Amino acid sequence: MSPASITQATLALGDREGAQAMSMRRIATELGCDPMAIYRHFPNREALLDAVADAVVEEVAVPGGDQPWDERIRGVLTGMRTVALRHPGIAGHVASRPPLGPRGRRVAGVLSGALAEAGLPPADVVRAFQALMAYAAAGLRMAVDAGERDARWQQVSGMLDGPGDQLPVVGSAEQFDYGLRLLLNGIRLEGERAAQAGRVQSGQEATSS
Amino acid sequence: MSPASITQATLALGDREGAQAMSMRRIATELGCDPMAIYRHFPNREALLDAVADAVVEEVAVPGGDQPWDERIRGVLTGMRTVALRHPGIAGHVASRPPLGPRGRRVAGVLSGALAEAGLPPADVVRAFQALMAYAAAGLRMAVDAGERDARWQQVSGMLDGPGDQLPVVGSAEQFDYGLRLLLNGIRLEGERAAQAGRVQSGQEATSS
DNA sequence: CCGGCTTGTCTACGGTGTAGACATGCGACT
DNA sequence: AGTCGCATGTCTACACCGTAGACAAGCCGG
Repeated sequence: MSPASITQATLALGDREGAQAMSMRRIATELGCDPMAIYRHFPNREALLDAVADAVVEEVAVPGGDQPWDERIRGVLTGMRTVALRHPGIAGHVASRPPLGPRGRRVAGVLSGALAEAGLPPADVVRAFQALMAYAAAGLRMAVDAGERDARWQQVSGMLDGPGDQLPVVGSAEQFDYGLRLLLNGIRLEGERAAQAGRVQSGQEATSS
Repeated sequence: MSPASITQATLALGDREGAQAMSMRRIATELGCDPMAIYRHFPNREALLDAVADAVVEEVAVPGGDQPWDERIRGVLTGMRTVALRHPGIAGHVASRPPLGPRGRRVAGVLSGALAEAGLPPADVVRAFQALMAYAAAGLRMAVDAGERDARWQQVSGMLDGPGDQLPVVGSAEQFDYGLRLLLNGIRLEGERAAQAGRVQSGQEATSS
């Protein structure tokens, strides 16, 4: 009866019976112990769910540093998405939590490195990082809620004027990739602009307006 | 005792005492009636919260059609953000719900029109629309959780290599605007690309690769 | 041997959403 | 005018929830 085993059992339970099954009482019956026993290893339910989310993030395969920066970003984000969707019961929690577990900061490192390589100044690295995480979390949440709420998003999509009725499923990977491409294009442009400004400042060339 | 009055009371309660105060029992005491009376006007709690979210969205001021498309998008999204943050107790619910109330589809219309004007083909309009909504929702959620969870995001931000320690507050408007700029730049680029492709297809000019 | 500390157990409290039976009043139809 | 139906509000009850606090069993160093 260790933190790890509790985390594991919670993850299994969530995978099997959905997010809302991960209550202290249900987890305890899954473990075959008293609900209060869990509080000897975790201060509260939130902490336990943090640990479960981090355990899921651990499965993410981080792309190697040989790939270009945009591919690295795409890789790690779709990796997070894939892994999270492998555990639909937990994905909502993964999405709603900052990646600050020991495993989470691995992906944070990859993202921040790639953004720096894209040419963003350090302050913008943090901003873009948060924007990417926000988008990934929201996309994940959309995909998770798809089952229950997708009908409603379909409703609002069909409401837009175009023919886009049944074309794009809401939380789909295709949808996610499209938004990610928008962000990456925006980041690339921002990076090039910063590089140009740097060049101007250092006097190599000067292009007006 | 109408749906409207219940919605109003719920909103007031949420504004005054936070999101988690909006339980059926608390709402009932706010109204001075029995909890079960509410179920005569709403099928369940979720439906009531939908109505509250829509009531909030109603306050959004949609920008006029005279502005350029990117300004319109920026306007309606920051409008949603501003209005939602005016009701911090409800903002989380607004963020987590598709805008399909009667008021919500107003903003959906503005967004879809602006995206079409940006040059996106209809299928991409729906995709970009969802990407924008996802980002807005995530940004909103970050801002809402700021109080409770901001310390943790600060933690992960300070963990990135740069000097970006206390520079950008997490759910801040500045942070939100930055990510929105990334998306808008991406959309602009996509629109120009589509326009160029259209021109090529119609035979006006042909630029290879 | 014994005191303390870790770990698990038990009970209990105050909360939750809502199903189902009951009361009440108003409007329409015979 | 009488009566029926229906909409609305009330009450009780159920099955949960997270967790505070007191208690028991075992291990371990002094």
